[in-house]
Amino acid sequence: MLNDSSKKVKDITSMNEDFARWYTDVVKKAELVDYSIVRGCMVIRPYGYAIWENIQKELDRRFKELGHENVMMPMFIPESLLQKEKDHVEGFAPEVAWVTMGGNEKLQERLCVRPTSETLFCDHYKNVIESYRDLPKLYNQWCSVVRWEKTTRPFLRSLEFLWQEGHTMHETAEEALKETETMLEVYADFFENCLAIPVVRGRKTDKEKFAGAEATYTIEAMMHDGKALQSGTSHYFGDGFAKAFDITFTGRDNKPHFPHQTSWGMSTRVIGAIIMTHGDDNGLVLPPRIAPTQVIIVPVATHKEGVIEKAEELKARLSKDFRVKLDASNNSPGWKYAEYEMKGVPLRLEIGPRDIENNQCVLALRADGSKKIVSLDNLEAEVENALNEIHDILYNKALENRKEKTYSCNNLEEIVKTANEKNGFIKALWCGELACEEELKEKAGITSRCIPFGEEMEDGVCVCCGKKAKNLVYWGKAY
RNA sequence: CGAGGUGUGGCUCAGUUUGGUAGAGCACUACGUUCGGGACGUAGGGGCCGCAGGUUCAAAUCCUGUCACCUCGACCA
Repeated sequence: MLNDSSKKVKDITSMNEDFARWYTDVVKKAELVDYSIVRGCMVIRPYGYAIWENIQKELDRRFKELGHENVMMPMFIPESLLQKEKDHVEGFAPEVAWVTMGGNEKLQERLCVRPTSETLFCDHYKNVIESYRDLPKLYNQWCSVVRWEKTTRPFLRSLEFLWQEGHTMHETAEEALKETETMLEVYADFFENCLAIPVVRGRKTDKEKFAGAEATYTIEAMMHDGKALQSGTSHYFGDGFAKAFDITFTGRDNKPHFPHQTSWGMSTRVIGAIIMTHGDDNGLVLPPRIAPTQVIIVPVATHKEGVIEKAEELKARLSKDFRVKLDASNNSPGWKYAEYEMKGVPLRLEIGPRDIENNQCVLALRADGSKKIVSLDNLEAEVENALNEIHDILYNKALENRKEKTYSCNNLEEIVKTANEKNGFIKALWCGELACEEELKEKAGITSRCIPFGEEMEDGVCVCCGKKAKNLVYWGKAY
């Protein structure tokens, strides 16, 4: 096996030098987005959108397998509707965009451009839910939403972004809670098995939970620089919205009941997670299962007889099972190597006169820069294996990074020192009081990421106030 | 919202101090030669110097205003 992963792509700032700059360089150079004429909004270019389409395809399939149906709600919410649930409107009001004019006429009631659609779904559910026989309602919509953020970054935080939002109604609290957990696990599984990004599953503290929710579950991923990215959330609402919107159904006991509700969402932010988890100094590194192009075929010495033909033949063969592209342009092989590395294509197939003579080709893995020579006889199997290997390499690298940057702290002094010196997850016990969360934010600059599921908590005291601890919490700096 | 910075071909920038015919590299187009880690030659195309006023014989350059974007902070699912 050959290895020349040290080669550098020009024009990308090194990660260690300036991570934020590196991120912007990658996003631009890999042609994922263009800045738009509207402040804080982005043009998602074909290559970036193709990644989103693959993400959609994978998630949508999983949703539908669990019985969810896609719908489309309006993009406008009348002010009176938004205001029906108190916590909800308080959480979102500071960052909504308002439509006040229709043509030349001032509107009687201003309309907000949806920042999320709980209120619209509730208003609709009120009309279509009458009996327990109408439940559960398992709806999802793919759309864009608008949140008037002050600071924006491509994919991570923009004024308008694409996402999906699932909204479900259930007969019982248990059923709704189960749905909340199920969908969190769908997200977690998608991250780990499709995106090769390990996540911590857990529950948000009251301070960090969704406006109007009883409980918010989250998956938290760690980026290469040690910062956390909240990557998908699943909320349990109980019957709070149902009461506010007066949604009732006739139960099996022939009496009126309030249904129990959930919502869950994942956005184009996951593309930011992919970039910052797997990317390196040569640019983007895409996990094979969502890469728009999984295999790039680079013919060498295209002027020599038979090379292009052979490359075309391999493309036709592989296209049956994989997403394959052939670059037969006049650019030099070296240029092409660098180009597709920058764009994160997982696997490069080199084919030249020497290979053709020996009935072989070269496979180069973007994930670790390794190269291997394989026979053309069982190429399909070789490619399949290589793509799976790449997935595992990426997942394990990300997991290693997370392990390396996860710390444990037992007292205030320790946690402040760790947070000041390092980026990463800090595991520490917490008493459950808001005051301690706020103190840690102020003194250490960290927020609670989640109370993890499935991790044993030993008896101990709150890292901040020293009183008896209630929960183990992952803390960190977040995007 | 606070502090700092930047606006000149598609991109990165020089030119502004000291006003005097708008430049470079990359990218792009055509043709030819090349091809196992960002090839080369020849010939081309492309700019109301962010916008609006002002000073001047003359403004990318000086003055006033304004807009946009970037970085950091504050805010923030």
